[in-house]
Amino acid sequence: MKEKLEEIYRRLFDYFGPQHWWPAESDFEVCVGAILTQNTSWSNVEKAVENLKRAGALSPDAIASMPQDELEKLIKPSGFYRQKAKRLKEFCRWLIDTGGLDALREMPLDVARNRLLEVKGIGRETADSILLYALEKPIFVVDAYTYRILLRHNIIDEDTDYDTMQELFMSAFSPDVELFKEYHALLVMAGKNFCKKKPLCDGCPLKGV
DNA sequence: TACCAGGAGAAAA
DNA sequence: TTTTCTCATGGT
Repeated sequence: MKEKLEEIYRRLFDYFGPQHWWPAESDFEVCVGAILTQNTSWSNVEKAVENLKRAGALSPDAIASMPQDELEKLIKPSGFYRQKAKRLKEFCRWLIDTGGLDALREMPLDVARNRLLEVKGIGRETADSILLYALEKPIFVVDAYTYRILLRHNIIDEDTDYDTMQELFMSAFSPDVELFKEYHALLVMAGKNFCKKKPLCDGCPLKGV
């Protein structure tokens, strides 16, 4: 198992090169992007984030104090805009009460994770994305691409859940923030370019794994 | 036109 | 407890 996951990483890294994720200008922007990208293409998230920047609203205080209908208009391109506006406001209020990202960063990984998961609208993938990319904590982010790629290469069966997949990676590698960042980013690249629902296995760097 | 995208929570069974 | 439904814009 360990060898297989190492082989996949090596092949993806050789093919795509380093990704240097997450694409954002600040830790807080990572959090906003993580919520907005829920079941949504990244290009739509970029439009919403750009709207927030132009409005000078890319801060916890601005989002927490903004009328919800105004926030909805700004993030509309990212889809699910009514529930995402609620989730953003909920997260920002919570973040302010908690003492900001720096306070969260001081907490042990499992404590910070459980705190995040208590916030409505923050599920496992969103929490782990924030922990890894905004707080630099060594946790592996699993997503739909991870599932699809592992399934396609017969590493898991179709009813494997999030925690099991995460544990596969976490037990195969020693905790390494940079490795976990790159690996997840590379899996997304592989998923976008090759292992879609209609897979383009032609030319896929993972062919034969 | 139908399908899909870097999920999560509530409702139903 | 597990499965199903809902949320919604924009690109292909």
